[in-house]
Amino acid sequence: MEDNLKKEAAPSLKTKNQKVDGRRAPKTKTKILDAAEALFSRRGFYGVSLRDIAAEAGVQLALSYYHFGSKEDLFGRVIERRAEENKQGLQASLQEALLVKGSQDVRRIAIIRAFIMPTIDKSLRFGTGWKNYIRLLAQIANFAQDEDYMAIYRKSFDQLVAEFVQALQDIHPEMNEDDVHWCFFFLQAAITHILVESTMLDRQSRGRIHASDLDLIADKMLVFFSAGFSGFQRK
Amino acid sequence: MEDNLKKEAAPSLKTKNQKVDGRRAPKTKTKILDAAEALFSRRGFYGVSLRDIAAEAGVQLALSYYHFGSKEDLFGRVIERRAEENKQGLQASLQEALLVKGSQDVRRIAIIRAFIMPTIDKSLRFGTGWKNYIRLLAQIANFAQDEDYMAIYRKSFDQLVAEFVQALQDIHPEMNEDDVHWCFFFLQAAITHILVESTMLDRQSRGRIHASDLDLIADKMLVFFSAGFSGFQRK
DNA sequence: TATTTATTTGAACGATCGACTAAATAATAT
DNA sequence: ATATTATTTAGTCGATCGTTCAAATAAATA
Repeated sequence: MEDNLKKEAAPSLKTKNQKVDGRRAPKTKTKILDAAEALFSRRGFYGVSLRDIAAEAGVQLALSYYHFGSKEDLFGRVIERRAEENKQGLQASLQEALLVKGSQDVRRIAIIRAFIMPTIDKSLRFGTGWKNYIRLLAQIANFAQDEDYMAIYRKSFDQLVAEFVQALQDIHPEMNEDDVHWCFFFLQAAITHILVESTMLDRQSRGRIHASDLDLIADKMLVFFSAGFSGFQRK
Repeated sequence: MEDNLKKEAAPSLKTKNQKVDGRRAPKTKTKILDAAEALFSRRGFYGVSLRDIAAEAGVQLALSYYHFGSKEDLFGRVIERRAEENKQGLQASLQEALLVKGSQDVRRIAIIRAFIMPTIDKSLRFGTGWKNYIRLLAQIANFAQDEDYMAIYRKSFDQLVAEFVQALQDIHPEMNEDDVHWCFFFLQAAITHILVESTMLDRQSRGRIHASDLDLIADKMLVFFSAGFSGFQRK
């Protein structure tokens, strides 16, 4: 389906798998990861068999074991694959937002935007692979609180959240520190939920609103969640 | 674990299972439903086997088949069991909120409270059964968008949402109708996510905030989401 | 080229899954 | 009491699960 992020962290001068027209056929590892990502994001860890994944990827069952080991290992690798790029994208976005000058409102909106836009962008504009990945992250946020690879991922993500919370705290010295946490928590909850369940709004508004238009979602979220923060200001 | 909602919709004058001390041992059906509810809410449909459920319930495996048929049927029954009471609780709560007089702010907060409090109450104060049920609902909101019993549940729930949206619309005639939908959507997303992931905030705030205190969550949510609505007012 | 290494194939393994049944037992009705 | 129905028991069925391996093939190295 999709293809490489970094042309594979591998032995430096391979000419393996080179096609004459310059297009390189997806490697087996990538095919398996893409298939696993797509299926796990829709049906969860237990709802997908390695045979499903192999079939979706169009490869032999045993190749999953050869390249990744156990099913849990494969799941972990799916998470890992895009984790660093995702995190760095959010951090870069935050740094950019910190440069914004203006009123408290303007700077707050910049930071909120910096938090939600990279995720929405990836889900909307970086291809099906990223779309599946974002949905997978959102879905497993609810699940698997005990798994160890999730513990690693969460630790890294929690640190990222701390940076955003700190940025908001800096803008709002008048706000109770706990309240900043609450506000960001609500923002996180909403964005997480929205990315897995974008059809809900379509249905509930009887088709008048199309939540698949994530750009519109972003606009509305900025208005709503920025205003939400201001609910705590006058305290 | 838990026990009956309605003393069982059954043949009217049974003395079956009556204990001398007046306490009635949980019936097999209830034990299976409770166990299924608890396990499904934690690990999802595919992550739980009928043998897990039977073991957790302390009954024979075949009893699940005898009382409920297939695994999917059992899952549907778990959803069904508390659905009507849950819905009616929310509707009653809304009716009560509609009686509140006062400013636009006061009435808006009353309706938002009417939406979140019954769910929080059940999760917090109605015992582990309800707590598991609420988490199950929140979890499968992300999942199983195609399953047929979910279609039924969703249709019923969507109608409930429509009633709340209408109530908010009535209070806010100056607001764009779509924007009311957006606001409520964000509220829904947050409450759904919060109910499955109440440990997140604990971790991210490094223990200073205890999200298990759902009453405090409710307070903060009212402030935040009511203010969120007001972000759209001046349009 | 010959040799070594990397990958793929095809098939199995034991375990566990959901589903089902016949017989035993308990509860209720006559 | 007897007959009838409801429930429970203990086990089996074929299918599918994750995992593994020896052999075949492709690729890289010498």
